[in-house]
Amino acid sequence: MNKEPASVSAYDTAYPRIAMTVDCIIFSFDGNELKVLLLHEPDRPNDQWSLTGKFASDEEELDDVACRVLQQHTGIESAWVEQLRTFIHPRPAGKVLTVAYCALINSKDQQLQLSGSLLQWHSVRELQFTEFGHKDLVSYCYKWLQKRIQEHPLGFNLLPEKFSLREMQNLYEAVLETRLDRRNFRKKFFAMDLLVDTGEYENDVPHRPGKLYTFNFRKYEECKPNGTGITFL
Amino acid sequence: MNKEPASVSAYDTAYPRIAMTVDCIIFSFDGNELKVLLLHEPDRPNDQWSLTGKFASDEEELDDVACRVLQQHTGIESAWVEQLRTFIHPRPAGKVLTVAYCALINSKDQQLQLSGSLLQWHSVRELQFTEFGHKDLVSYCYKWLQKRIQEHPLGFNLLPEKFSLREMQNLYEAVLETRLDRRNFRKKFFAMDLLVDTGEYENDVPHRPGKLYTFNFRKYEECKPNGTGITFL
DNA sequence: ACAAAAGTGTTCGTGGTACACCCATGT
DNA sequence: ACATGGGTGTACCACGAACACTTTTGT
Repeated sequence: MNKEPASVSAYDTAYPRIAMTVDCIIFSFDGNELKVLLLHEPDRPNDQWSLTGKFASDEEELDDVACRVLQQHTGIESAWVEQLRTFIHPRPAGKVLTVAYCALINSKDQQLQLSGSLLQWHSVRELQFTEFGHKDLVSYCYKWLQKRIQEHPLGFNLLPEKFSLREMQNLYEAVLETRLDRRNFRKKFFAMDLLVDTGEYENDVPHRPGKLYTFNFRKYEECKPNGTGITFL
Repeated sequence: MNKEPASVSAYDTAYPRIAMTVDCIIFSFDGNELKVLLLHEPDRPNDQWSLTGKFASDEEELDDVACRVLQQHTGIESAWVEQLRTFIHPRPAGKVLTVAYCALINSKDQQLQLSGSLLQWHSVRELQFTEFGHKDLVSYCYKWLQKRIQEHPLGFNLLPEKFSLREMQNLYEAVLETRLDRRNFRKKFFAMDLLVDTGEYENDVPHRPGKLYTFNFRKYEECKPNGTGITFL
């Protein structure tokens, strides 16, 4: 934070002013695959997909802008949202500073608000083989999420309020692109002691129904910080 | 990324333009304590310390701006620098978007360039008990560093090119504010197999000199990514 | 009856933690 | 000789990984 000019009027002109967008990389899980929400502008060429986002001023907190982007496109009022990274992005009309956010929602409880543009869920796996403008950013965010979801129980944000352990495991297997042992997975989650047994069971399943759990957000908030032993990757 | 106006001239006025700074939280280690570099403007009240930083345009990569901030204040041409977080910061002359960076340098090899303003190293421990403008940001960055340094061997960036294991352990103990077992610490670092024995020894020490090592940056770059097992904090 | 997934314990190996003695150097 | 930190190995414990059978429900 360097010297500032003496007067406000000088300030207006002394420093460059730039345009800024807040973009959201919105993930959801359909039971099989991790999906990311992309939009297609009607006046653009086909198969040109971009992220949801909006231009912003300095009058609003960045987190609030990100929530508003999410709200406008999905109708969701509150969700897990976290700032990812900021970078300068060349655009047709000039360079823009973009603050990227990652959002996790559960798509089942919500309806997309289409709002003129075409919104569509895309498989994250498939996007690896597609070229599009924000491919690198989505990949970056996906890797970040893979790491983050192993350090914090974020998976709950991608599931309905009540979920079975099978759904949870499918989610982790999809996000981490691996297979996990069912017994060890259960053991781990029960040991965390953040699951609340609702007493209810799945229905609509063509086999023995599993128990439904909810996530104890309050308890999680209380017992976050630890971390003593040095452990490199 | 929403619709853009049809013409570039419309673009100039259609979206708000804001001022941006890139600020660096610069850490070093003096052998005992973790320090952070703060500057004091001559025309400000006493004991008003702020971070190093500069206003920036959209013409330069953010990482490059951060490096230039570092270079201007410390004379260091290349160092470990990582983007931390972006936020909107109220200033006397209006709101400013600030992109915060964390930098790690070893102060022994370098001389500070004082450049008119007063630059001074401050103990991170002591700052916990001081009120100043960027206190929260420094605390945030410090916590972030504590976590980051346990996942990646970043400590090397705070030490001279050749260092003893004692120096390294002092560093980790200072950053993590804890005591570590010497034998286990050595075992861990040797197991990583990223230390290169230089064959040289400390001098200037009033006791048996320790071996000096260098860090194998190349090997580290090659073997970064792993991470399979789910492990919450 | 059959298919499909739910639910449940034990063993083994790895890796972290705790701990004490002799060695090399400078004063 | 003495003080100071350098250098080394072993035993215990916790946690993650591997692994198979019985139970419940729907068709």
